[in-house]
Amino acid sequence: MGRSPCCSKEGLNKGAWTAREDDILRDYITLHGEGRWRNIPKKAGLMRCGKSCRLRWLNYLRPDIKRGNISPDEEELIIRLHKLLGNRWSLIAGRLPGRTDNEIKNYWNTNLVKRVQHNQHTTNISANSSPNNHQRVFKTKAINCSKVFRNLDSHSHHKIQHFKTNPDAATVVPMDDHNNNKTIESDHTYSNSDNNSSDFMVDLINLEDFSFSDLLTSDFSDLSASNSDHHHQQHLVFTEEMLQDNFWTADIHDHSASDLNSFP
DNA sequence: AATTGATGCAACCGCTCATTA
DNA sequence: GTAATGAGCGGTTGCATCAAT
Repeated sequence: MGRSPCCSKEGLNKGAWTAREDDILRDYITLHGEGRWRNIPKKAGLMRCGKSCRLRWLNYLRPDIKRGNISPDEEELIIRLHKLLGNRWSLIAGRLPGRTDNEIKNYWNTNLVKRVQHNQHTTNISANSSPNNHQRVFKTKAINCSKVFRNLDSHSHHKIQHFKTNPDAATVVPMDDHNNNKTIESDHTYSNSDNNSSDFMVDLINLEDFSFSDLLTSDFSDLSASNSDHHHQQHLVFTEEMLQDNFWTADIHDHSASDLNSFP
């Protein structure tokens, strides 16, 4: 089933927004609120696509947006969250008040990816010598199958188990094959190059001890509160211990679930 | 001063999911 | 149950700016 375009693109402005367009959009949304993006251009008198209006508002015009000057602490948090969540920028942005997914994505691609790749290289060297059994977490591109866990017990031929996050229970559950209560498994042979693929988010996490959704559902409201209490002072959602290099890369066994629950 | 290449970022595009009729 | 629509997400593109030559 195809989709009709979100709007007729004929005669629409494209490219950078002008200050006047910003004013019109800001005034309209201030007056009428967000939503109904498709109708906004017509009602506000903008020669823009509704999608474009939404993007402009969310990434630039929203009053609560912080722009630029990403602090070292925020940087650290982005790196940690990316390790956990992969390229799910909106989720990551949701943990950084005032930051947008687009900004974080750009910041990652321009500033952090090189550094992380370098660090990952050095980490891989030490990780390869570790005899511990872990399940590695892969971010796949599939939507309904948000995670694939690779059992590292076996050697050259692995069973891939597909999981999805359960929005109700605070757990990650096996993804059933259309309610047949059968966990989907697929065979896949890994080559060494898989370890180097940037398409996968690989992390050393034992799922028995770790709940993603605790992290994902945390609204970090205390963070916002503390920000307003202390002008321009960053209060972040992790402890000094969590900021240590080896906290997240170390065996999760070393950190009980209560450690993660200690997120403010 | 002019040119070229690299970089950063705003914006666009195409896709999927959720909702509604 | 199905199709249409609205909204959101992540990848990619293209332009503006800056640095190096």
